[in-house]
Amino acid sequence: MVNTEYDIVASFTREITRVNLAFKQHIQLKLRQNNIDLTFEMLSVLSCLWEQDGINQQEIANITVKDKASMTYLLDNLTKRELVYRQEDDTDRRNKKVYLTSKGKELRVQIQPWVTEMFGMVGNNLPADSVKSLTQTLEKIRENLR
Amino acid sequence: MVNTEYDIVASFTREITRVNLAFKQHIQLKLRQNNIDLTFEMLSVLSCLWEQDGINQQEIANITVKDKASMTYLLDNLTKRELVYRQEDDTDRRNKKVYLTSKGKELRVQIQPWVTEMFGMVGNNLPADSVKSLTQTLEKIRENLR
DNA sequence: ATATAATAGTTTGTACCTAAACTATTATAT
DNA sequence: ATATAATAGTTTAGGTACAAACTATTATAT
Repeated sequence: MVNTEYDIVASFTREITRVNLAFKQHIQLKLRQNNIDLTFEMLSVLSCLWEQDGINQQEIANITVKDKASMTYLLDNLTKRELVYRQEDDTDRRNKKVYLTSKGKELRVQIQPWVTEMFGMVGNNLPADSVKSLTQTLEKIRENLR
Repeated sequence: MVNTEYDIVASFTREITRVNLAFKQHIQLKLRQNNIDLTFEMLSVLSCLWEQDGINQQEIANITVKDKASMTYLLDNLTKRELVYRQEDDTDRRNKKVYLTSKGKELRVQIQPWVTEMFGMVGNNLPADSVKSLTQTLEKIRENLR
């Protein structure tokens, strides 16, 4: 069987997609099992705010690797669920800062352990630091693509 | 600055998403610049057929890491563009085999070089075999998540 | 000072994702 | 043989992605 560079990279792109999907499905299963009406994407915005409450929409978009149009939509959905609210920035009225409601803060207690658990599973049976070096290699690859 | 396991894995998940996005954007730019009315996802189905014409929808879904409902949608779109057609399998009428039209075959000449070029960029300035071992590590991580 | 550029966010249109319920067909068990 | 399970594909509904055009606001250049 021939194993050309083309095939190697093709498998690589597929495997990236699969790992991405695995994270998503793992979390969505937890959410479904606990009857929590949230998607993976909404959760990634919430996680972001659990770390830094009150940042603006563009900052959330950068951190969560989404574009600002999606952010408008996602925040509308989170607002409907009364988990966040927007507030215009007085010092720069282009910005809208996003804050967690008390309901949004409370969810952290229930959900973050699942994320922590999932993240903990990642490094099993792998050499120490291998996730870190993996990430660095991925960064280089992304550089190569520009 | 603290660098907990949580943070390390969080960066990892983000970097995966970014690399995925980089592939997508690279290709979509090429398509746009050449006025080709195709999305990244449609192209991944086409690529699959360029390798193996006449496989069924579920097989395409497995290879392209999509689910069968998306496949129905994508193939409808490709059929509208007259690039593929479906044909019921006589030996098992549950299956629909998918074939390239001549137009779908011709596109390969124009598009595949762009993919090959992009795939070639991936390994730049990286040790030989590092993409391969990267893929293997990703496979292990995916195993860990089940 | 004022034209121009840059930035944040929204809207729109097209496309994609995915769980769940569904139809049709084939495989398996007893 | 026949009930049951498994499989392939479609449909539906709610949600997401993203380019392009848009408004509002702030920054920059001359």
